[in-house]
Amino acid sequence: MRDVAALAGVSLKTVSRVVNREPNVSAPIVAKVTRAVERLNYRHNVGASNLRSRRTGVIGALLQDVSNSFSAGLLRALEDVARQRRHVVLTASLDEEVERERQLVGDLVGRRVDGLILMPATRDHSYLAPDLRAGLRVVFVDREPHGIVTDSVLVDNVTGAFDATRHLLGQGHRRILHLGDLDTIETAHQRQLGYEAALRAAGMRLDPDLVVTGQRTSEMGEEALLRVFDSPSPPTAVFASRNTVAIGAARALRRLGLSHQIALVGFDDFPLADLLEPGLTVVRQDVGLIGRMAADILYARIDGDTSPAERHLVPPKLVLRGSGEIPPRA
Amino acid sequence: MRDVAALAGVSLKTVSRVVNREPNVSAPIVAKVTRAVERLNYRHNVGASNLRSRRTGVIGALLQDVSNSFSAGLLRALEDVARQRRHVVLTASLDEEVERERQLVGDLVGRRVDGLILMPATRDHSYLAPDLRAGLRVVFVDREPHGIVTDSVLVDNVTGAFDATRHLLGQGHRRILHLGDLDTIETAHQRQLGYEAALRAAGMRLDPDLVVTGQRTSEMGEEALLRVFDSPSPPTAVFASRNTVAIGAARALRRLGLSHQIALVGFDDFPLADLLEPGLTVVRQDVGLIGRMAADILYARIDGDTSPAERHLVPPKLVLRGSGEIPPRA
DNA sequence: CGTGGTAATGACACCGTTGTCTTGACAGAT
DNA sequence: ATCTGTCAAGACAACGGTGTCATTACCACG
Repeated sequence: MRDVAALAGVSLKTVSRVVNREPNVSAPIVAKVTRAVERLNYRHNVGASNLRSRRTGVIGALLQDVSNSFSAGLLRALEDVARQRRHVVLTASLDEEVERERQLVGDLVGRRVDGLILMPATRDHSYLAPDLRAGLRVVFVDREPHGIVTDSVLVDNVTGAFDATRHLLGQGHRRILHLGDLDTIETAHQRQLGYEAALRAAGMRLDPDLVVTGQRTSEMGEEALLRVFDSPSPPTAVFASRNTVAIGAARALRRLGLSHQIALVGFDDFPLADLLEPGLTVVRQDVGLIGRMAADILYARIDGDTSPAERHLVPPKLVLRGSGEIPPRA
Repeated sequence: MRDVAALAGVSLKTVSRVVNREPNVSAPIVAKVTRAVERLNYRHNVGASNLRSRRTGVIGALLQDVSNSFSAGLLRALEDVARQRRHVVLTASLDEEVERERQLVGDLVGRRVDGLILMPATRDHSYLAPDLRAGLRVVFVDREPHGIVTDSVLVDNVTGAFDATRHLLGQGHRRILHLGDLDTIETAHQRQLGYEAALRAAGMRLDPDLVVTGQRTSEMGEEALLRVFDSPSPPTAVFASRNTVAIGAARALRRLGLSHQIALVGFDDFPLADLLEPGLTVVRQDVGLIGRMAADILYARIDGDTSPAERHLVPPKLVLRGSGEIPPRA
């Protein structure tokens, strides 16, 4: 910048003004500086600028796994909102690891991100309190904040699971397998609750043999289903509480040749779910909407909105495609 | 930091040493400083640190669309390599937009990323030359650099498309539709070349009616296929040169009730391709490997490797799942 | 006991910008 | 002709750290 100033014959501050497109610089000087910038291939040092001006134009996004369509879709929505402000997104995957969350939050705070979108792996977020007091803006996504008060955008998991289960019950199913994720994961727990509530509402009792939790990957889901079906009285329907697990379940049913005999409903839509045979009935969460809401709320805070933190619930939607409409076997 | 130093009764520099875990600080002082850091909720300002030390611990990744499984998988692989160094990844989606590439590259360079992974939207990259001379490290992914010399990790698209087409020819197909992406996109062009080469190798001539380019989304692919099949002598096989387009093609065949009559091979694997009915035969590119290679090369450069830039070709692999093994109708 | 080497700490300038304040010039009002 | 206000430009001191070098203390060695 010093060189640019020298070449253009102006002061440092004037170059700064031109680079930042500030008003009140005469046209000939703007031209001279611009020319000097180009001649010297000057690249404005955003980091130094941030140091002085106290904002970075970066938002952080800590998601579970950017290669999963849910996180990836969310990230994309965040990015689109950020881009309108010429902001940029710093992402990382947490993989449900508690330590990694702590470390990455620390890293991003150290980098002075203007705001943070967090899909937490932990269930106690009080460690964020000092940073919140210091002005950090955080919006939780998909999972509730615990031990602190901050904005959140959540899917109504209980209702979604309730609807899915009720839908299966409505077809006459009485033995419905629930393939759940780790019960320590809040959303998984809520889906479990929704499943149970639907059974109760239908006057049924929970059969513990029909609940298998701790399923994370499609491989695990596949094996779990195969195990359960290797029994004298297998279920007639399956509710898989996660996209990867639903995929595993579909794969298992396929291997068993039961795709058209056993009903299957998944939580969380994904590309191609409609192309399976039969099409996979799912509870869909609108990722694009969730991401946009979270980003909008974050930017409202950055812009100075100091209203009380809110909990925004996005309703999920049951999408019927065939697999969930298979009646129980006679 | 000043406060921490005061509370611990040491100099600024000593706090800096402790925070950065530098050697040659006595244990009691480390303890004192650490305690002061915690008492004051001190957060090290990474930006200020970068300013002096001239590296940021950030790598940039400009991909086409982080919500597409290809870009998302790549991003995830990059992130995993970066994390081992406690580095962080700044991402953005280019959506094949030339202007956005320019702008985002400028932004990331301004932010002084330590290195850049670029899946370019443009076909002339000479605009990067000044930055390269100034020390910027860039590794191209999926598409070749033009007008500059730098490392790249590419998929052998010509061979992949050649193999796919030859596979279909081997089943006896003679009328093979090629649904291609925008021909201006390098990879799409190469796949077109591979398709043509396979036809030539089989002693056949290219039928221009059987080549439809410019297909980007699954919707476009679906419609294009429907149009082509609405003719007196439709093709007996389809080669879709992109994952989204293959999905659209599969959807269209499904609508036409031809899923089991018309052969289909896609380029680019994606989750669930095996679960379609029939399973989708694809040319698979190993995204994880590509991402890891690109990141490893980038870090080798960052670590001072000054050997000549290399062009790394990753061979794609034909994965047979059924849809590509359907013989032509009698 | 003097010498040289190493470990632990601190002083200070500098990294590349921008916020704040000052100055000078000029236009319009009186 | 004087006063006031606005615009253009610059001087200077931060922003929050770290690289470099200097200093001191201590130890081993011949």
